[in-house]
Amino acid sequence: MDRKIATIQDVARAAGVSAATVSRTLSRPAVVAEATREAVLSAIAQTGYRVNATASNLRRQRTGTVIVLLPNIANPFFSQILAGLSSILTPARYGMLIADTKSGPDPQDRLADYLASGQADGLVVLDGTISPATLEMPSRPPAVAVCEWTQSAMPSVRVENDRGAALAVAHLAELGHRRIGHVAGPPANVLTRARLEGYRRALEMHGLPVRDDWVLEGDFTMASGAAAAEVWLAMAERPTALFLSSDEMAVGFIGAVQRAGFRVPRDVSIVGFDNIEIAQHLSPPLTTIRQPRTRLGIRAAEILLSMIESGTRDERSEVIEVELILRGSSGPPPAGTR
Amino acid sequence: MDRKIATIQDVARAAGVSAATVSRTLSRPAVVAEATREAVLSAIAQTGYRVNATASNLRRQRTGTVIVLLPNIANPFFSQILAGLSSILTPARYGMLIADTKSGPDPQDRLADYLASGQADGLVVLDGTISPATLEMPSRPPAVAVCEWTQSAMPSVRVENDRGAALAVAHLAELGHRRIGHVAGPPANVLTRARLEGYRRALEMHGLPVRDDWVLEGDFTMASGAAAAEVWLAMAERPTALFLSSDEMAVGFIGAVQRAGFRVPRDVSIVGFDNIEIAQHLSPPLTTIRQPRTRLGIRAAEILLSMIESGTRDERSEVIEVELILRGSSGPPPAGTR
DNA sequence: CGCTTGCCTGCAAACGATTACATCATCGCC
DNA sequence: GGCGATGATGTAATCGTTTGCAGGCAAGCG
Repeated sequence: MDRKIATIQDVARAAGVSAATVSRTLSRPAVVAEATREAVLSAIAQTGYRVNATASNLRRQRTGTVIVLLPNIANPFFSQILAGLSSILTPARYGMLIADTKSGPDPQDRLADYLASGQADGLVVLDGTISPATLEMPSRPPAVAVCEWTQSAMPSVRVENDRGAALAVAHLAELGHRRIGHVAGPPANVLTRARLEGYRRALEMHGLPVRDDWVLEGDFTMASGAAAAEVWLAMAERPTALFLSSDEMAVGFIGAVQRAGFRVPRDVSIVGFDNIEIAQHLSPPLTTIRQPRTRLGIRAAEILLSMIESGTRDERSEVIEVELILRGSSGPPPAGTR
Repeated sequence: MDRKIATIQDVARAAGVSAATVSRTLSRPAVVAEATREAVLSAIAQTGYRVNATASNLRRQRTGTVIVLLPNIANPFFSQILAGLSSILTPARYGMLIADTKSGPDPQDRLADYLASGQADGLVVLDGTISPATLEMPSRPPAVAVCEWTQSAMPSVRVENDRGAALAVAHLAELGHRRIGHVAGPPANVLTRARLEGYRRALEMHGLPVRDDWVLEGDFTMASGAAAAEVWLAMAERPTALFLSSDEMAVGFIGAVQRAGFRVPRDVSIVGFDNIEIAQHLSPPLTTIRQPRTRLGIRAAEILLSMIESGTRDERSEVIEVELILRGSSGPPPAGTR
């Protein structure tokens, strides 16, 4: 009988027990007698039975699915977090439903749909721009945010963005730079604000000039890094070093200034943020702030799972450490600029 | 009553009709009387009813979910395809269940689980190394592969890998190169074979030497590209140009030879494959073969959907065109090497 | 020997939707 | 006026599991 999938009834019949006993054998083996258990297990093996998750979920009022909200799947930054999430959720037999908040019609509505219809046991929010109101549904499942999130009381996992920025600035200051610029992320993003703040405070702490015209606006993409390079090239008084809020922007920036005939770090020092894989393969390799994205995903998944399984709303948030990775894109400032 | 989610029964009661009528109003509005329909719709709005997908799926013997098998979520190459898939599947109200075939215990078994328990209405295979046997389950749902796939009769969407390789070689040959090497992908991967074959045939067609020691083995990663560079650097008689089977490997290769003091394309010309975003931001920008990854995902999703909805096994495969993108990493060979 | 106590197991009722079939009213037509 | 056709709605079975409850049986105890 290869045609149809065996049901719990088929197994029960084969083992000469009731469906209830089969179910118990699977969920709480301890309560069924040894002999029965063996009979059931062999019947399962023989019939090739697999529990039908849909039926099980319906009965148990759960879904076995976690929704992951992100603004853009194609961004490698998020995919690393996804990998971390997956490494925890998959073994725990939870599926991940990826919801691209930017694609498709009416994403807000679709989201509400998912949440309200109990489509998911949990929610991971990677999109820093989702309106918190959307998430305040009466019957929202446990959720965890992977970014700072001030408005909502949702537990979160995040990195020390301000400290990362401070590390970058401190490193450049120690090298002797006194004119340190910054390329920020999109203004609406919470990460942007934290890193910008960290940058500003670190400059002050080192007694360095804080100049608004040395803070350029980007959007984390390579293209915006390249655009920032054009602005830098056109400046009358250029910073001798730049801290960029993402490695991707740093890649774009470095490529653009190199093509314009400048050398890194001889003419300008660069520090990125993220430590994406390519950072070490660039020439020069990129000095950056390591952000353990896989770990972010892992911790988020762990927190979410514990909330789901315990049924409690754990409000504990977690901050993950960052670290300066010293490579070749930062060096002493050009002579005569001190 | 914000506590619990309204069921179809609640709606029926509120509208003064039976549950069946509510269901019909939603699925086949034409068959219910105008007045009834309005009453039902207003009751739905009033109760905030959302159909419970789990129950619906159980009854209709479907899942509303498509499984996507991939070897590594964190790879930006795949995430672009995912974005394409998502842009079609999400509006069609199918969820994507991402299954990382490399993570977690016993991936093969987990996969079999998913398929056998009818967890999914469809399957997208992005992993070129999955054993076809695994996919030949008696009750496998419609599936589509996004790569060449010779063993199985599964429909597929793929790019002209051999032609891409030929384009790369032709370009280098036209520039005057006569010693053209190749860095291949992992041997088990079908893409590897197609590109390697295309490379070899193109060399022959141009009357150029085909030397096995000029074919290096990689695995598509930047690290393996850097490793290939070490091998190249140590060669007694070096190729003056290389075609690499992925842009990531090209990035690793270029970085490594640049750090060793070589210049691209002055000392060696490089052509990659994929046209990932970073290609244009490198210095020099990377000449490569464009592979429309988003479109691959879109077409795969469209084919899969049509198979699911029509219930037929559409065996049609589709080949998507590639294109040579001319940038700065390729140029004439060093003097005296012709 | 009778009664309590545990241990297993089966019965049957959910879970929430869909849909084949039955029912009933209405209408048109001869 | 009777009869079939048509259209709208309700009834109830069904999808495959899980689980509260109860029953049966054996052992232990007084």
